[in-house]
Amino acid sequence: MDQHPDLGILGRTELFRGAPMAALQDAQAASFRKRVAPDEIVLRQGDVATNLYVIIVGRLRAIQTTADGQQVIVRYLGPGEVAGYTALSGGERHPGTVIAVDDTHLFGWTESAIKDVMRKHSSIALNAVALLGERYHEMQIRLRELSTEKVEQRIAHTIVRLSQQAGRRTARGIEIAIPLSRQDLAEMSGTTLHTVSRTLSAWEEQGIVSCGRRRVVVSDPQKLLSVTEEV
Amino acid sequence: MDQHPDLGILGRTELFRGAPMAALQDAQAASFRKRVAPDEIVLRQGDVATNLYVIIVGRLRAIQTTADGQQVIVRYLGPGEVAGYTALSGGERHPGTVIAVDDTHLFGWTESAIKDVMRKHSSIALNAVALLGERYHEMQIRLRELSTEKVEQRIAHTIVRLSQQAGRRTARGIEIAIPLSRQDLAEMSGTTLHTVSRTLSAWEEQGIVSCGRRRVVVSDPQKLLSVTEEV
DNA sequence: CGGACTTTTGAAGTAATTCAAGGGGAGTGG
DNA sequence: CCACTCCCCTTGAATTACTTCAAAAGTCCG
Repeated sequence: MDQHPDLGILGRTELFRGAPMAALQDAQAASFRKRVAPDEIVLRQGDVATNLYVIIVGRLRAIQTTADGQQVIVRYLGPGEVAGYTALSGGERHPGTVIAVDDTHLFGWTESAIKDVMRKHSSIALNAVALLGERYHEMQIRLRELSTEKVEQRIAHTIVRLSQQAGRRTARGIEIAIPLSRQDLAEMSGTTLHTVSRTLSAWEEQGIVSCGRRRVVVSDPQKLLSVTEEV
Repeated sequence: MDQHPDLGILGRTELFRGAPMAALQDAQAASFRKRVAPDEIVLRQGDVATNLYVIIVGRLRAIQTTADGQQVIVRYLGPGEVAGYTALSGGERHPGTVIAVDDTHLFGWTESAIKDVMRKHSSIALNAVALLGERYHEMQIRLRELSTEKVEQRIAHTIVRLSQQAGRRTARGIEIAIPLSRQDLAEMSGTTLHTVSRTLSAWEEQGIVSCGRRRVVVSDPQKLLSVTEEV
C-alpha cells in the first residue's frame, strides 16, 4: 500500500505532529496547495477568515497595522508553522496581515475542512490547543518586556529570539537568516529605526554584533544575553 | 433521571458552552471544587502546571512578574472563564501567577482529567481552541497599542476594555466593578502610577471620568473613546 | 484616633523620539 | 562596465513625553 509523500511532511508540522496515520490521510485529502512570491499577501487584516495554511518551505511575516498605517511585527512564521489560526479558533475576521518574506509553499484548508479534521481526530485538536497556548505564552512575555524594559533590552531580547528562531551558525557568529531592516527590528521592539540603528552601532563597537544592510550577525551571544539582563 | 445542578453552570462557561450532555457529565464527574479568599494565590508563575480551573463566581487577576519584582497585569478573569490554561495546552510550567481579587469559587481538574475530556469530546477541544485564539488575538491588539500609542491613549484603551469587561451602569456612568488602584491601571497600561494619577485628574476635570480610592467611573464613554482615537 | 495604604502634585531629570541632513550599497539600465 | 537611482542606514542636534524623586494630603480600617 502506497503512502502519499505529503504525509511525511504534514506529520512533522506543529499542527499534525504525532497524529495517527488516518488523521494525516484525512488532512491531506482535504488540503490544497498554494505558492506565494516574496511580498505577496497571504491573508489580509480584516478579511473574513476562510482559510488556514501550514508552511512547507519558506517564511512569512505576521503584522498588525494601525488605523493610521503604523505597523507592528507580531512574529515570523517558518516551515511547519500555522498561518491564519483564526480559521481554527472560529474568529470572524483575520486580526492581522500575513505576507511572504521568501518564496513560500503552503498547504491550505478551508475553515470547515480543518474543523472537520479536528472534530474527527482529537489529537489534531489538541495540537491546535498546544500551538495557540504557546503563542499566547510568547505574547505574554513580549507584553511584559514592552511594559517593563528599556529600549536597549527590548532590542536585545528581539534579537535573541530571532537568533533562536532563525539563527544559522557561521564563522563570524550566529547569522539571522531573515532579511531584517532597522525598521523591521524597530517594529518588533516597539521603537524607531533611529534608535535601533544607534543601538546596533554601539553593539558593533563592543563586538556584540556585526551587521550590514538588512543583515544581523550575533558575534557574541553571551554578551548580548547580558544586555538583556541589565538593570 | 436527575441532573446534577452543576451541569447547568458548566454549560454556560467558555470551555463547555454548547457541549453535549454526555461531555458535561464526564467533565462534572472528573471535577473538584475549590474556593479562594481575596489575595490568595490560585497558581504561581513557574510552578508545574497540574490543574485547570473554571471560575463559578468571583474574580481573579492574572499577572506576569519580572525577575526584579515588577508586575504586569495580563488580564482579569471573571465567571465562566478559564484560569490555568497551561494545563490545556501542555506547557510544563505556569507562565504567570493567578491571584484572587474577590472571594472566588472554582471548578478544578487535573491536567490529565481535562485532557481526557477533550480527547473524548471534540466540542470541548474546539472550545479550548476558540478561547485561546481569542486571548491570543487580544494580546496582539495590546501589543500593538503598547508599541504605537502614547500613554494617555493606552490608559484610555485600558479603561474602555475594563468597562466592557466589568462595567456596571449606574446613575453617574459606567462603574468598573473591580477595585482598581492607580498602580493596577499603570500595570495594565505600561506606565507608572504617577502618570495614571495625573491623567485621571485631567480627565476628571474634563468630566470624562470620576474616580476615588480604587474606583473608576466612566461618566462620558464617548469622550473617553475619542481620547483613544487621538493622533 | 492611629497607622498603613493610596493618591496627588510639583520639580528635576532623562531616555528616547523627532527633525534634519548626508552617506553608502545594491541593483538597473544604458 | 559605469552611472544613476532607490533604498537603507548613520549620525548630530533639538525637543518632549514620561519617569523619577520628593513630600504632603487623603482615606479607610481596626
